[in-house]
Amino acid sequence: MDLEMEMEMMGMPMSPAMSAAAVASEDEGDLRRGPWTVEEDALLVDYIATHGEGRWNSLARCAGLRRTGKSCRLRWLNYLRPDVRRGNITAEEQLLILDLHSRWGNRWSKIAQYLPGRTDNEIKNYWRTRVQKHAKQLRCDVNSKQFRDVVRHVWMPRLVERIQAADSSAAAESDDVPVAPPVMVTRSMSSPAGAMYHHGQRSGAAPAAGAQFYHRRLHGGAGAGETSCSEPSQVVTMSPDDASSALQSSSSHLFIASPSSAGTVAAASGVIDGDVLSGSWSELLATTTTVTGRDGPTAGLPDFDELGDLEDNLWSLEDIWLHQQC
DNA sequence: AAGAAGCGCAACCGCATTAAA
DNA sequence: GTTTAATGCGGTTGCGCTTCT
Repeated sequence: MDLEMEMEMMGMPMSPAMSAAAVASEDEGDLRRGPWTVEEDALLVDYIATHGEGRWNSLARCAGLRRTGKSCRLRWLNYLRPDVRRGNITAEEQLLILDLHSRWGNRWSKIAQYLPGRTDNEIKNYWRTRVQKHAKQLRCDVNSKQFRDVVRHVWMPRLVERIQAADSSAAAESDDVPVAPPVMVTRSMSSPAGAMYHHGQRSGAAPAAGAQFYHRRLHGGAGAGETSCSEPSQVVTMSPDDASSALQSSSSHLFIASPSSAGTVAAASGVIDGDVLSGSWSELLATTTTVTGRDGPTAGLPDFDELGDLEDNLWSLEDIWLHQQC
């Protein structure tokens, strides 16, 4: 049956844009492929706004789209969804991705659940383009122990330093209200509802509404207070007062009371503009800053044997925070 | 200025799982 | 219990843009 007739019979008159898209698609065969047009996006958004998502195959037909249901779903989830966040992956997000990937491997959709607004596709692309690029630069396999060590003992600590430095400089810029140095808090989570995000005094790094949203989840969201060693960490930067109250609500926090001394990092945005990694993996590991083991601060690499079962749980944010704590 | 190479991202493909008939 | 369709997920590809030579 003709699409236009079918839609009219269903009580859904076609808009001019819909008709144009339908006509254009007819010239190209039964199903369109490739990049989506503005008209197709509008059709999909309008239809979902009216009828909701789901039942993608029938949705594609009824919306007047000559696309497969899978294609419509993908377009909506990865691009058109209103809460999708695009653009730079923040340092906090990078840290969380590295942490979660060490636990779950290429479980992109699961990892994405802990980064609200980020899609599994975006995280997957980030991993393939950025992380694997670093592995290539270091001339080692992304799954090798050498690279995992670099990530754990160099990359992640440097991200932590950048986050802390960004918070420090942001706090210094705010001269209206005296602000105590931020502290870093990690908390084990048992559900995506407790997803990590940064909350602090700095501005511009994330949408304000988003920060408030995550803050709500931190203090009162589902899963708060539940602990599990296999669950990812929550990284939050907050004032000592907030951290204190948060600590009272849960016993599963790890604190770093003093910001990192790595004050040379000027960027206050939390977004990593340049590489934190350069040189060979052995050079990087050799330049690792002082770390703290059970016997106190030591220069160079930590005692890997003290870090638990590296095969089952390569490393975690808790480890990083603990080793940053000097 | 032009071509090559590299990079980032959107989209597709194939398989596995789940739900419905 | 079986079959079929729909959905979800991870891997891969292709295109456009930028940078390099």
